[in-house]
Amino acid sequence: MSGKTKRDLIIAAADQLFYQRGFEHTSFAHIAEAVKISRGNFYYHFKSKDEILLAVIQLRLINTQAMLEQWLIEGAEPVDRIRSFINLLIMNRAKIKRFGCPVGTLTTELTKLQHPAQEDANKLFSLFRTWLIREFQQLGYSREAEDLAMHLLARSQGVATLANAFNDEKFIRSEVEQMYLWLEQYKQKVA
Amino acid sequence: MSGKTKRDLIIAAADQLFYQRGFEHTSFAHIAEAVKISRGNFYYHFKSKDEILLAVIQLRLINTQAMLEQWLIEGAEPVDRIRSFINLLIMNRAKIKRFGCPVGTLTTELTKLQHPAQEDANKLFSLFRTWLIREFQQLGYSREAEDLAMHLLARSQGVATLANAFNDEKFIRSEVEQMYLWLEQYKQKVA
DNA sequence: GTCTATATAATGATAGAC
DNA sequence: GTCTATCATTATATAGAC
Repeated sequence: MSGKTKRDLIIAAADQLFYQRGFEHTSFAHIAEAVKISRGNFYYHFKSKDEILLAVIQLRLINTQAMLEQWLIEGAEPVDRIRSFINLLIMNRAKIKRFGCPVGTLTTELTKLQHPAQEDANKLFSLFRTWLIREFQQLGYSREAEDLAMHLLARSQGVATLANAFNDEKFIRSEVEQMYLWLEQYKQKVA
Repeated sequence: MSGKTKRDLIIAAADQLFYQRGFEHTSFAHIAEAVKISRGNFYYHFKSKDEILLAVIQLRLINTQAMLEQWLIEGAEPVDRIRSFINLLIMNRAKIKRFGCPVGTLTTELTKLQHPAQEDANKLFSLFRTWLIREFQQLGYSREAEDLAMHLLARSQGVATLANAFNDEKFIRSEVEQMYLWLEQYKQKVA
């Protein structure tokens, strides 16, 4: 059934722990306990902790890419697709409340650590950004697409940060409603 | 001249380092080097690293409170005062680009660490929130004041996170302009 | 492949001389 | 008040048995 190698299991566990505890605050001991292997055995699968981080980012990139492609299939119109993005806040609201946004919190942490993997982590943001730009272009807002995409990304990030800080899930709903309304004004253009 | 005690100097150095490197990633060695004292000497001034963190938060609370009061003095109308808040993104744009928002990044980190000081750090957010609520109330939007305050806080947080991730200062300016425009629509109410 | 040591370095924290 | 050891713990990482 599941063709998951032990390496995959380690990456999956690290993925969760990096999200929940942060990268630096997660040790091999934590991951080892989650995967039920010994600490020493790690180095058969990975050369270093940084290598696990890169693998986690790679996994997230693949999963994100798949999700974005799925949204393209599901959403008939660009507005529907952009709504999928906004709705992600609702889908993940419980985890966002507890741990913030997985993309934003990781890039923020890696920035402070001046970690080399920062560039790779940023690709996660870029995936969303590029995807959103394309959708706003298809809406007919070629010139403003970049700004609109960044604006929406920033709104989501802010919502995640505050929902996490104030431990407030209702705030997510309220802001998502406003983002839907905001999106409405860009509905009518195009041919 | 400066009535700064050594304790104050330590707190000031920790304040900067916690902002630039994050709390966990900052060690006594880093602070010691900045203040030019030995590691051991710390424990004459503070019982633990957590105690330094609390002192840093306390300092930030006092400075923030003073800044908010200054804005009250400087701004003739509520709209002017709220503009002071928005303009903070411009004032601190260089540091925000490099290190993000000092309030948001600290609370996010402490959340992941499940650190007891998380509550205190949240008071920083609450200071801004309460202040903004009051200003929107004075604008005549008593019922919506809370939502508007949180909305503006979230917008700022999102802008800071993305400016940091994409290392983009121009984005701050562009979003600040939009926030000014957004504020305009709430200008006309009140008696 | 997985394990048990173990090396090595850094950290928060303590003891005691000056 | 400040210093120099020093301790205890934890972390990443390695070596080598099985």
